[in-house]
Amino acid sequence: MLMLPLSPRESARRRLLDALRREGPMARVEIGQHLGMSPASVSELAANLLDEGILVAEDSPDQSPGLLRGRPKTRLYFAETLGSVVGVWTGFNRIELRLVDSAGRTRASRHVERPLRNLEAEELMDVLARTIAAFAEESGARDVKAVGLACQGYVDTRDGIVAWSPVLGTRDLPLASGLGQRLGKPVLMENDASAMAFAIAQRHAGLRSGRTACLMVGDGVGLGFLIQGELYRGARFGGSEFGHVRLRRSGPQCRCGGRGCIEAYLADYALHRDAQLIDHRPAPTLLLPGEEAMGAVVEQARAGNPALLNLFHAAGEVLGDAVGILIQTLEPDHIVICGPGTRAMDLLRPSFEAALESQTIPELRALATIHVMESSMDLLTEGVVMQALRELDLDLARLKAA
Amino acid sequence: MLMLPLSPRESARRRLLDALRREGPMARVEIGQHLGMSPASVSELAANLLDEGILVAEDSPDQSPGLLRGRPKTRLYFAETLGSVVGVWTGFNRIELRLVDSAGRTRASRHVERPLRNLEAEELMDVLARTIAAFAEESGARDVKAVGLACQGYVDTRDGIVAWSPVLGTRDLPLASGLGQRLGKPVLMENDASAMAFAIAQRHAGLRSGRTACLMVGDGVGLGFLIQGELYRGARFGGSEFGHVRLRRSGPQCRCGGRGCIEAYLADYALHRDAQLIDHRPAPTLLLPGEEAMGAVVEQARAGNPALLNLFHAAGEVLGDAVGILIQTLEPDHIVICGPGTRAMDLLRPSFEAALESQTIPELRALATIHVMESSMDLLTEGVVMQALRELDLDLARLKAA
DNA sequence: GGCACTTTATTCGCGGTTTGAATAAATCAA
DNA sequence: TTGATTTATTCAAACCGCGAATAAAGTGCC
Repeated sequence: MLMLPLSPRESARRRLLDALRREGPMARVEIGQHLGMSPASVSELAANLLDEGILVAEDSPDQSPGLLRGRPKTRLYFAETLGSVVGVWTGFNRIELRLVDSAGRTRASRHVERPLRNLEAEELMDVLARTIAAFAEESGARDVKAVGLACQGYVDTRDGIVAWSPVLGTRDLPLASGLGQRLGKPVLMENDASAMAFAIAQRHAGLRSGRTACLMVGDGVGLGFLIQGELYRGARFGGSEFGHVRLRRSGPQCRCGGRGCIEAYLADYALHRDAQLIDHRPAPTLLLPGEEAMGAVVEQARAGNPALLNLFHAAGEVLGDAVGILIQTLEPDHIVICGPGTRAMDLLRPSFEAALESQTIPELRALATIHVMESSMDLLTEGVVMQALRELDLDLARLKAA
Repeated sequence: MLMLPLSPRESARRRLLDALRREGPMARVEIGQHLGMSPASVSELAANLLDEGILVAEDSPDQSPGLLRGRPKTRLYFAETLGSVVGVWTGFNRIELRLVDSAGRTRASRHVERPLRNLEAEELMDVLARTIAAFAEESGARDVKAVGLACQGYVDTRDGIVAWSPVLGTRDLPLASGLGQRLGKPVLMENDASAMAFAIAQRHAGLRSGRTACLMVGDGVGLGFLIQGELYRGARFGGSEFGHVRLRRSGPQCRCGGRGCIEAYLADYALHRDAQLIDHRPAPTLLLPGEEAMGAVVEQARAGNPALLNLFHAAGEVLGDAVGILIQTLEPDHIVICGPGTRAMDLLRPSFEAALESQTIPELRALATIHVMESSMDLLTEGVVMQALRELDLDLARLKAA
């Protein structure tokens, strides 16, 4: 992914197209009010986008039920002919797929159960490429322009390299170029928590101003950090795998090889593993438990099983510590706790709040509003697809310019 | 402190003045090369600044010893008539003061030994105001335009309020307005670690690109975070008191009231206190040990005292964990460890490196280069004074515009 | 001194961008 | 048909940075 700084024009253009994807077709006035731009500027930008065939103007004006005085609005929408983008998330034993058109509307989505762990690099990329191609085929996608891929781990978004991922066996895998060659299309990569953060912020206007830290708890624990609605990019990777911050020196085993990582308490695999151990069952491998298995653990705990309650108590404490660290380091305006892990928020909350209180002063804690969202995992593909669409927009603009 | 976004012009102007303060008088060509601006733009900007009386052009051209072909450069420098700024740092029992002219050159500096802890809010502000006024007086400052004040703790830079500081007895102290009234001048506030980070980045060009996390270890442990050379601003406070991140649930007592904070291992007061306890001396209060006392502790450890070595070992481990958290959360390009605490870096290093290695994967660790700098505390006043000067520049520009 | 040469600084005009104000367009209501 | 009303476009002005041409200010050599 190219990462040049955007010219003023490009950034205005991006804001316009973002708004149109989020809100659906809008008239020029509405866009202007929405973005705080003068009608003249919107008109100018829109004229370009219409010229380029990216947008189309409504021919039959809107018949909205309000009062109908004045010249009617002509709404602008995305051209249908611009092709589509596939968004992919590679989980542990599951691949999520989504096909969207250039307007950002989902045309098809599905998931495939397929364990990816322990595959050789080449085989992995073959499987992924075949799965993506088959999905596009069966969804009747005419013209797939790009693929966006979100995955856990340390993802170098610029070069499309996965430095390490719990899902993959190998290190430093050039996944974007490997898939790109196989599919004949550009592949853009993103850390999965970053993709989730972006998708959530697209849906909640309030999270697009100031600083938003999005903590995704599920298969693992990831962090996506947004400043003014844009993903914070570190030196090389996007959202770091915050889950591998070690909070307890001699805590439980983590799948990264370390001990006492945030993940090793909070992630599904960790909770499930420790629950099994309580029942004196053989410790399972690190493969991910399904939603049913996790639901069963949560239900037993809610029923009052004291050993399980302890487990969630410890996990809540770790979550509180983690949020405390985020608050003290980033001072965000918003903290979003999301992902499947929120299913047990009721069990986590008491120790979560106690831990958070005990490590931050009230003034600091009051800074950030904490949102708990049961965001489903298919938001992930939405986030990465949105990012891919924006890159395509930019490419188109630069193509025209040259 | 007003925090409006800068117009393109204002930002160019700021870059020019920054460069001139850092590098001293420069000719227009040199400024252009330095900042990557066209000669035309520099000429235009310079003309404005000369008009406004902020800069002055050299009348007798430079006689540098190189080859003297071509039209000689006329260097630009700051007008002497623009007044000065006082920078202040309030430590535990020490006040650092610095008087600089508008060119950023230090005209006078001194420090006053004066315990500030346990003073009532009004008395504290009286003492500070008197100290500052006396310093300005005795330094022969003609025209002090503003005061920049750095202090430990949670400092709201926008409103000039100290939410909490280990130095102060009270909470939510409106220090900027209180001092401002007493002195009749605007007072700008900054967290001390932020001020240090800014000062260090002004001196090291490499730290001004990308992301730089500056960890200051001394009286306490603070964090200043820079993105492209500009201080990262959180929701309300500048650099957070990162030292109060709790790393060990049942660790030693911290002066914030908690336990196991980073500070409670690494700060001078903590190391000194624990060293005293080893010698079975009564546990001292939390007042800060002087440099001699700390030097003695370090010397004893270097001489091989095993209990003291353990102390530094534990502190190094905490430092490693802290840097690990920074790397995994912010993914900075540079990490600077600075402040008086670096005096014992040789003792900290083995456990520091081991802890860092054990909690980050190599790819991630390789991202950030770690610099250890024995930055003296009087850089603090330099940092806050620089920030104050920039605000004054901006005010002047906006005054002219209106 | 005068002329060539070299380097620095300024000026000028252009292209790109945003905006307020004026204008045009499209519709409804009476 | 006319007027009212709202939407969209056009136009002139301002701004910003820049390349190119030009002016300025010296040195060095004859």
